[in-house]
Amino acid sequence: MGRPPCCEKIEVKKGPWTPEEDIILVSYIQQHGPGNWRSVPTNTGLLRCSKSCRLRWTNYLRPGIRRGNFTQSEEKMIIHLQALLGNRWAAIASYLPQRTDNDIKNFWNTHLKKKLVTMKLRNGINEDKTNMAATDTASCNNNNNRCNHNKRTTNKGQWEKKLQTDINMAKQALFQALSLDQPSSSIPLDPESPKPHHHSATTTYASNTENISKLLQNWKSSPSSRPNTSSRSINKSSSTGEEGVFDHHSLFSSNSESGSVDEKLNLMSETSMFQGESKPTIDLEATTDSQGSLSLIEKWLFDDQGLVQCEDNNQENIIDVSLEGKNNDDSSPDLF
DNA sequence: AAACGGTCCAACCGCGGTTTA
DNA sequence: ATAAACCGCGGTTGGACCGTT
Repeated sequence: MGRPPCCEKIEVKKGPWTPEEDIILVSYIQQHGPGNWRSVPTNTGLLRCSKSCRLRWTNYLRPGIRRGNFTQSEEKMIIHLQALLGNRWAAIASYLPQRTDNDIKNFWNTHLKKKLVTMKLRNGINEDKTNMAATDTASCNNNNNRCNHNKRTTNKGQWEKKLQTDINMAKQALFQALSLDQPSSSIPLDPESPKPHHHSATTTYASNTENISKLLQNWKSSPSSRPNTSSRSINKSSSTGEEGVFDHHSLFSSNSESGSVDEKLNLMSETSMFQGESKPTIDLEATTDSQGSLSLIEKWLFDDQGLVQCEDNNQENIIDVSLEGKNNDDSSPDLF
């Protein structure tokens, strides 16, 4: 019974990929398109398991990936999406098509989590000075029933209002981040742009994408490079939605000199947000129609923009929402 | 200059859902 | 119907790099 193994489970290589392996993998995918990963090791002779090949492709070799240097708007977006979706990195990544779920996850774990905690602490201290009780109640309200340290009875209407306000603020801020119309949202697409991160200077191969991206420069001109649309990985919404990525790559290819960054980004936004392939893999997805219309989450995020106006872009407020959402997400953000 | 600790991230691991023989 | 492989996801880790002492 069951499937036969795709290949003999001979010794599989682990650890960092070499340039040679990358080239083999890239050229194979150039010919056959991504997907059908089980056949990759056998057909290429790579001593890697299919999983490793897929990971290498989706997290590193795939065209259109931007690495490091998260912009303010991206940061905001991640914060809000994390608050809304929890640690569903793949779903979050689908809204940031240039970023991999792994990258976002790492960024969250190494930067944003700490940042939010410190800001929350700072915020908490300030609030304590002014109105400790109010803070307590508010944070408790957002945590809904999970607040067990405070037995004070809270007015249900009050916390519902607060919750609704917070949700709407998050929606508003997310919309702003997604619309990318803020001056600060201009993303330095130029790979030569300043990269304060120390790893930019690293000599380790794994951090050097230039050599691989050169290999991929002519990617979009190769008709055979189109992914197999009959593959189930295409039909099924995927965090790494390969098909969408190629479009993004064409937008950001080194040949694409025309058009402003913002134009490109808006295009990116449109293609990623409204292509069926790039929808987040959330449960309610099954409830969306098949016409390519907005998923419920997107409707939820973007509808009723006028309902609650975010008074300003006060980051403290935003972070407040996020952190409180974070407190909830251990038990999954069951907003849906 | 060396030791140490912190940071970062690529890659691995394990799990759950899906597919297929 | 069943079992095993496949696939994708989130959590975790190992090692390289960096800053401080």
